Amino acid sequence: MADTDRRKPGPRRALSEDAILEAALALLDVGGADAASIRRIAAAVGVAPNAVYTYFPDKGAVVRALVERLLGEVDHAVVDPGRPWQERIEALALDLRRRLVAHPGAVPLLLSGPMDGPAALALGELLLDALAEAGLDATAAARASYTLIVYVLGAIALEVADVPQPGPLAPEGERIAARRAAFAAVPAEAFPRTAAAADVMATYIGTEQYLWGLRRTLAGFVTPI
Amino acid sequence: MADTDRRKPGPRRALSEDAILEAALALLDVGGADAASIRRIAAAVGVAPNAVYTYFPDKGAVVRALVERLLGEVDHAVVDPGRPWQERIEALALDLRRRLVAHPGAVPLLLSGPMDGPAALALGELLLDALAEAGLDATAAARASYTLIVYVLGAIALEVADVPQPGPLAPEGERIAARRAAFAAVPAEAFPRTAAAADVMATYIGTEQYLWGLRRTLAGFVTPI
DNA sequence: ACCTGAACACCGTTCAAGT
DNA sequence: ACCTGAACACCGTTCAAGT
Repeated sequence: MADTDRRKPGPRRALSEDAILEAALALLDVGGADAASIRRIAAAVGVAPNAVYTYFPDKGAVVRALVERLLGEVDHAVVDPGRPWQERIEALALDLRRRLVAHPGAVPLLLSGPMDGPAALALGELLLDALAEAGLDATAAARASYTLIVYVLGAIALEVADVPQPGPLAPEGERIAARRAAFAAVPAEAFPRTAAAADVMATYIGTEQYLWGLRRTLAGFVTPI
Repeated sequence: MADTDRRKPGPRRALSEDAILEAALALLDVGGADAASIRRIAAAVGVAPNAVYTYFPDKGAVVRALVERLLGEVDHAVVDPGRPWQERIEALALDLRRRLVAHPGAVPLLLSGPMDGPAALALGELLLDALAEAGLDATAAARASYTLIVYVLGAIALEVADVPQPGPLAPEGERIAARRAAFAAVPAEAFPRTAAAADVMATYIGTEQYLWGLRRTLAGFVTPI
């Protein structure tokens, strides 16, 4: 009757790069890394599967754009120029972890290709700034910044990989409790040190461990070797 | 005629867990992470797709067994008890990197689930041994060992992810040269420090950077903080 | 116990066609 | 320029059946 509703009801039919990426992220969030198929994205956005190819040349391009968007969301304002360099890096690392862990299904995609987009470069600049202030020369600052990127992304990837089922991550405390239960089964005869440290190992995927490793890594950058 | 050749010619028809894992690894090596499909594994081993389910309940189980096998191949003998703890950890980290980078298609599978098999635990014990010798108490040794696992796996994952096309990795020098060419395009106005450090960044995926980060991380473990 | 044929519900991508 | 229908060559997994 009213000619304002064009076709079928359901998801808004504003097909665009943004709508596609939003739909992809929503699918990732509920179904995990494999849930963001071209066909499901198209269905979510109310369009035939091949319509997606009007905006992206292939699935890889969708993934790359999504990764770029996630990295671009990191709040550069958490880096307060007035604070010491360690605190700035810590704030950045915590913000990145918080944002990525909120989309566990997207994390494997981050590690699936080179991170060479503008958002990644911008984060790299922030790190290089902080490390220059720490007194590192240009070469050491570059090596240190990559060491940090490796640590941060590695920790986030392992944290997410620890949870088998898709969907939002349970609170940290619950995940640690589940790990503690699992580590109770480690045979102490074969792995004595592991069995003895089981309670600490249960906390590997938590914030305390994340900061412990980060701070030790930062300390290593400014220690005579 | 001769009744020694039972059926068709082609791949030996010794179906078994081992044959399946070997076929999967071979497929991974030539076609990348997505190439090890159940159907292709079955074809390579000369069997109907669903025959694989006699040995593994699902594809995830195949992947887990393959990961366990790869981690189990790490040569514990590279850890010479007579050498200082840093050297032992370095040897282990280099051996693991060498073995995993030889199968780039398998690396994404490593990060796709928890590493809680016996081979992973055995490597963890080696780390805990070395870190205890470094003077760390049980808790610090555990935190440090996980920091190392994160660093090593993160570095290997990013190194492999840097190469888009499947198949064996080109020699390190070639990959670095390709990165150098790519970094030449970074706009110096927007990313001044990145552009200035482009030559170092080209070497991020190399052995020198791997050892730099590893040694700094180790140094951070024994620095007063 | 071990394997097969056939089927189911999926994939990504291409091509010709329609507006 | 943007979207669709139909098709192609794939997936993982299940089920009933055969030996």
